[in-house]
Amino acid sequence: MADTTQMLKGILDGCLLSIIKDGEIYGYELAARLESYGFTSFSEGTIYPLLLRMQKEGLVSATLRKSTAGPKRKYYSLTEKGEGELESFIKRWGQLSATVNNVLNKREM
Amino acid sequence: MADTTQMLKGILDGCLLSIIKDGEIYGYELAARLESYGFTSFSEGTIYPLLLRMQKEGLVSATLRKSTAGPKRKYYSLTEKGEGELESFIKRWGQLSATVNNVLNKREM
DNA sequence: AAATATATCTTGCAATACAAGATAGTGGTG
DNA sequence: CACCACTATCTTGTATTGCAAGATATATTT
Repeated sequence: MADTTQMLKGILDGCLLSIIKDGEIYGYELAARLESYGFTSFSEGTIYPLLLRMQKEGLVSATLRKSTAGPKRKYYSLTEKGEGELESFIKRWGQLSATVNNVLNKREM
Repeated sequence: MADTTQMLKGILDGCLLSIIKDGEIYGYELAARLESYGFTSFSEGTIYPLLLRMQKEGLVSATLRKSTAGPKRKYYSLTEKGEGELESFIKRWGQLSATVNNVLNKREM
């Protein structure tokens, strides 16, 4: 215990989906965007495998484009399935966070 | 993805600590209490190993007491270290949930 | 005796965040 | 040209943790 890393499990993918929904974006830029929302920086070992996994699951689609500086960028966008998954995530997150707050504030149901 | 199980990682222990802080309680009862806050029921394979782990880390202490019906109950209470960890968890949770909501509602910082 | 409810523990599995390292292209500096 | 820095992605291996399944033990009820 005692670090944030375990708490990210299962919520990071939902956050990525939510950002990708705003428009095509590639991994490197995504990492920066996450920080702008308050996350402390992620390593590539976290983000790239997650994106590949989501692509394999058909939640996002990817197209390669030339970069002005560096190797090709892999732009991701949301599939229909991905939108559904995002909706589902938002519900699960709302439910979970409400429940945790119930526990912390001792509000029974 | 697509289930709640991964999202519980790293927050379940904080929830247990929060409930134990309210007063001595044993595992079996804890499971029921969690449900009263809105969690869907946990298996023993989830709760007991977690309690043992927290005991080993010195976050909770345990004493055995006779039960009116069944084998001895193992009552847990919070140690000083456990109280500190609970405080730390509450901060981490507050920060994380705020950040996730930032992402979902597209509020940059 | 047998079944039921209470109560805890153990073993093994699956999912996932992350560190560390490899690879590659582009531009600038000495 | 050689070297470095920045951009950009991928791969391998590790640690943590929730959970299913099964074992064990006691008390009450049928």
